[in-house]
Amino acid sequence: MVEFHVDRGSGLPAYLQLGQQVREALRLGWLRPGDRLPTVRDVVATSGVNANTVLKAYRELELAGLVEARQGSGTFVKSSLGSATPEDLDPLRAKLAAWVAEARSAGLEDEDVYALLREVLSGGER
Amino acid sequence: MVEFHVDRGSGLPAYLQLGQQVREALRLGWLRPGDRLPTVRDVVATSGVNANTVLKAYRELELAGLVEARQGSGTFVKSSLGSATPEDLDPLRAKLAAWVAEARSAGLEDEDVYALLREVLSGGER
DNA sequence: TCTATTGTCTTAGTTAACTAGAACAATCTG
DNA sequence: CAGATTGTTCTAGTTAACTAAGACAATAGA
Repeated sequence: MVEFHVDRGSGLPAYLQLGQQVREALRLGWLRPGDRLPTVRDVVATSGVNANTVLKAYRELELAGLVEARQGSGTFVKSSLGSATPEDLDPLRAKLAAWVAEARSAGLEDEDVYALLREVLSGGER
Repeated sequence: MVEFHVDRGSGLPAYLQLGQQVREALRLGWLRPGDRLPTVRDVVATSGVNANTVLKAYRELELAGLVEARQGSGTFVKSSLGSATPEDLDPLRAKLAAWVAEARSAGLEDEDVYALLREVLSGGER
């Protein structure tokens, strides 16, 4: 079961935060096809956002073909995201963890790490 | 000189995008103390956002102590961000680029890479 | 001093995000 | 079947983000 946590005042709309967290869970394999998402009322109770906001997030995921809502029973993962298998992912995660450890010992903060990755991924363009 | 590019419809407010881009440029050393930011009117002309929105972004950066606005001459970088020196940064960037190349050849998309980094940085917690 | 440049402020209005509370509809479970 | 659970819809309202256009104020440079 996925746990949502909505950061009020981060500037990012709540329904986008919810959608991102589902997509991220799909990419990392935490959610797989057939899994059930928390009910709308669950999310309302745990995250404090309104039911309409949760519904908006779920509806966008449904429009993207990622989940399927079944009235009376819940919202279920329909399709996966990300092209990597866990077998590919695990060694890459280990290598990345080693690099992160090195970066941190060089004094880099998390934000520095993110900035560096964005730079590398975008090909160093400005 | 930094070039801003505001993505309308990304959900993230424009003034936050501007602020993030300045902070990122500071972390990567693209902006250094003494450098001048684009003028408010420049940003208006190139990015299409309103002057008040640019002003809001610059004012937040000023409140954070990162820049200093001088009426009549411009807005200047006051302080730097990030604790790493370029000498530390360069080898780390090279290693990260190698890892990214490996990840991509394993079929990972950019979003997969971001998700993996977030997971590693947060310590694997759920 | 004069002029252009730059940051700043004011006022007014629009739009999207979000809240609030209630009700309805389909499904599952006992 | 009966009751609980779940997704869904509705109406109304609030708030923050953003737009628009103009004017003012301080500084730099000729």
